[in-house]
Amino acid sequence: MKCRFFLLDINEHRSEAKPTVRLWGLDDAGNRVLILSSMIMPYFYYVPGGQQTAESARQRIVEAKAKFPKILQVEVQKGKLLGRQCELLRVTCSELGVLSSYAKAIRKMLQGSCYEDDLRLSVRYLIDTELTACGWQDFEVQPLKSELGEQTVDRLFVAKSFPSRIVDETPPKLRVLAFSLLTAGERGSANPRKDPIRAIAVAVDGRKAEAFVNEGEDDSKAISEFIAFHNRFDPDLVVGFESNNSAWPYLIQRCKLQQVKLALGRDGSGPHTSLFGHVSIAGRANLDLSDIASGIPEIKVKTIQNLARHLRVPSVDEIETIDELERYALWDDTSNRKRLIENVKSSTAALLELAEFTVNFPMQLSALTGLPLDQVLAAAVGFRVDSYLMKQAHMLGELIPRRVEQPYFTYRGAIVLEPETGIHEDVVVLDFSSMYPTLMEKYNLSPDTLVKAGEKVSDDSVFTVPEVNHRFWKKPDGFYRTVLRRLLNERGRIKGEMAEAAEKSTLLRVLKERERAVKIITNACYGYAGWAGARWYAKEVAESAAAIGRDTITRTIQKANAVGLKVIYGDTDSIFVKDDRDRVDQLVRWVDSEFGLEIKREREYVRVLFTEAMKRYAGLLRDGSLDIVGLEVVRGDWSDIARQVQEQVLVRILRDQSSEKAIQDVRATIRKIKNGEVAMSDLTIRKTLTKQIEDYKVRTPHVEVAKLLVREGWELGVGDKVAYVIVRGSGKLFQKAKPPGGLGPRDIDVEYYLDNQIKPAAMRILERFGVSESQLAV
DNA sequence: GCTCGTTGCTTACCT
DNA sequence: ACAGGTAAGCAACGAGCG
Repeated sequence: MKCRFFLLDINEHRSEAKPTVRLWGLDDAGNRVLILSSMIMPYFYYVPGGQQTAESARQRIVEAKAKFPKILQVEVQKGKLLGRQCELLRVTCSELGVLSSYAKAIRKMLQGSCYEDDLRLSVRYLIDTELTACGWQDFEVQPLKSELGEQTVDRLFVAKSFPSRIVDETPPKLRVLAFSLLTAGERGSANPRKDPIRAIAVAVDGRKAEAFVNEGEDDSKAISEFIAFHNRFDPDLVVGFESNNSAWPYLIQRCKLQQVKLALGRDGSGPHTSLFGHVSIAGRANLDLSDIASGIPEIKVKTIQNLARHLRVPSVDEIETIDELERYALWDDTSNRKRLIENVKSSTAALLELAEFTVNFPMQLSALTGLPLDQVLAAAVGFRVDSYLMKQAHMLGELIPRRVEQPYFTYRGAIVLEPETGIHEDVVVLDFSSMYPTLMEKYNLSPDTLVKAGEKVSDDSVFTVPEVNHRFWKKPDGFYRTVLRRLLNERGRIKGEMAEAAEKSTLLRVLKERERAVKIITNACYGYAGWAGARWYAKEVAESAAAIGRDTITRTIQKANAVGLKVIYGDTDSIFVKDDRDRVDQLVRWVDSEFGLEIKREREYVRVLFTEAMKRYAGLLRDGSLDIVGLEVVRGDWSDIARQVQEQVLVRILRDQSSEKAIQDVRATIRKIKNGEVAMSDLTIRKTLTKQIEDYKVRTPHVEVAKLLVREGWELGVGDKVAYVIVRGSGKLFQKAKPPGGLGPRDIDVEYYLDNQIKPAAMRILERFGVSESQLAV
């Protein structure tokens, strides 16, 4: 029989007779389905080295079969290794575990090299069958009587065919469960070894959020209630915030201690830490929405509230932010417990709402890259590209190289122009569309088309990159060219479909996220090529793209000047010119005919201000809004009060064109600070720990405060933001930095905030208008 | 032992 | 743990001074 199937999760199982892939998902009737497939056996490739032929290598392996009892088959095949045709052996084994050891042994015995022995069976299956994660496909299946015991699916099948893809982008209705833990430790961070879970909040569609509360020392009842609720609801998606590094490890540890079986998987297994440091639950997708927030640079402090605010999910606005440092005190005071519990319930309800808003993007990214939903959100950009390229390589008959430790080389990057400082009216930004991927595609920049240095080739068969002199074959199409062409076409295709789709339709929402996913992968290919961790690392490719980019922008600037356009600034793939429609049009046409590239009018500034620095400017757009780039306003490591004051100044300067009003505003703020009328939250400065505390060579405010917090029992690690204020006193700045908790505006160092926050932020702008610092005195 | 200019560590931004 | 280019603050260092 046939099963139309949407894939949610995939894993492999070793205990069964044959290596088996488990495909978890839904059918088109909304049943939860598990399909077992043993149709692909583990295998790897061997490419003979030296004089050896594939056939002679095959014989030697077969002769040595005593050493390789788990080999099922050795076949001679043709394949491609970085574009070069070669003969190779496909070595199929009966067990997963032997792949790398056999590959190693064969390499030792015969020289040559092995490929794809590093792929897990689930990855193997996804790649070979072109299965779409988070997408629909048809399977020929046979029903199976349940032999799995605890699994909780509605339908259990054995696959009788490979999947055949259905073009349907709309996901099925999924059951989503949001959860959060409430924990509190008497001193510092809650410690799962001694501090019980105080409450577990859950939220699912169609009911009010609830919490399983534990007021004593034994949280096993609350945990069991949570497990029962979870399994009764049987979610497809489990969402949390910071759950991968906080809630899940805590819960797992508590369960170990309390000897509660945390059987949340659809096969009865517990959550476990997986590939990208995320937590995986068999048969479901566990999503940590803080990963969504991390992908949005405008959100400086990654919280549920800030994510909601950014996405304009209004109901979340009323949720109180409770500082972790105050939590125990609130819990300890029983009159406040209810407030805490209500708080965690409402944030959990908010999480559920946010999941609705945000899940389409990771789903599309999953469908595109082939990484299962839970992995794709946790995986860094480089691994997403890696996964996408692996799928593409297989379709093109290319062997997939292994990730190797290799020396890393930097190279010269893009050009940034010194801006014409001051105010300019009527400025338009001209951007090259997808410059780097377009150049890579156009000039066939790819590891497999790179001509070895010193190799003699005819000049017209290759393209020679200006300045760096790398050469690339004009023919045939390289791997990156093929892949980028597909991506660029796909994006065009989606845009076409979007134009057809009904406004506010589900389809349009899905297409929008699909387009975003394609764009992200496309634009990451350049950086990926220059990343030493990439399977298809080729410094020359990235270096060449950058060099051609420099050449292109430089010549465009020359042409702009030649046609009488005044160039005010430029960075990498953009130039800012004083607007002149006809001349801009002329330049656009020239870029098209000279380079075959598209340059487009993008932002139009009524008025734009450049400070003396590159990458820092602010402009007034036609709709009256400000576009602020690089300045303190958009930096997360300045106090809010300094950012606010600078934004006010920019509004006064750009919109009202009045430095006098700006001065008045700054003075008003200075007065407020002096009077202690500015809230601590506006004075707080935050910086990220980018390494282990012990590894710092210099004493800085945020590291000193981090050390202090660690001494108090707080757990702080890489990636955490440290909040501090500067208090009155003597000595170095790092000696005056303190955690804001328990301090008031009277404790702060007013001089510091005026001299090192307010005035520099304001003067950065005002000094361009002849205002001196003394004019800010009150 | 102090001041002052320089160097280098550090973070966060831009494209 | 996609790239390089850039600004900016502050600690650390070392030279020069007395």
